[in-house]
Amino acid sequence: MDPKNRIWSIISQIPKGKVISYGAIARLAGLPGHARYVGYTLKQLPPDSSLPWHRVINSKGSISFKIGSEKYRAQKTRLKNEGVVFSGEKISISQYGWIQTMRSPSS
DNA sequence: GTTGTGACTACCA
DNA sequence: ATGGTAGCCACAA
Repeated sequence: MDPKNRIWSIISQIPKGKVISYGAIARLAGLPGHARYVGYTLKQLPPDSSLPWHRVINSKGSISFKIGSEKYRAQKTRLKNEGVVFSGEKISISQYGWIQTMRSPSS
């Protein structure tokens, strides 16, 4: 199976109302270190795709688009529609289903 | 082959 | 906490 399909498959399995990071997807797809490839793959998605691409965010817990851009707002709106809670521009940690990639939350 | 770019991450000051 | 920097890797010109 193509890496692309694995990526799409994983994204399609993200539970509603949860989010995951690019790096985590890459790892789950068996492609550690290919976070950017995940982003590149999503970029090629047709706008009418049923894939929940909006549940994919970066390791900082925020949307990777430029703040205020059309895409940024579109993604944020979709997430909010699913009940994802935002703390400013970032997403609450409680929304992270499978994420294990983050820096130590300690301190 | 080389260069530039990006829906990324991890360090370090 | 925040910003800069350096790895990272696939892809397009």
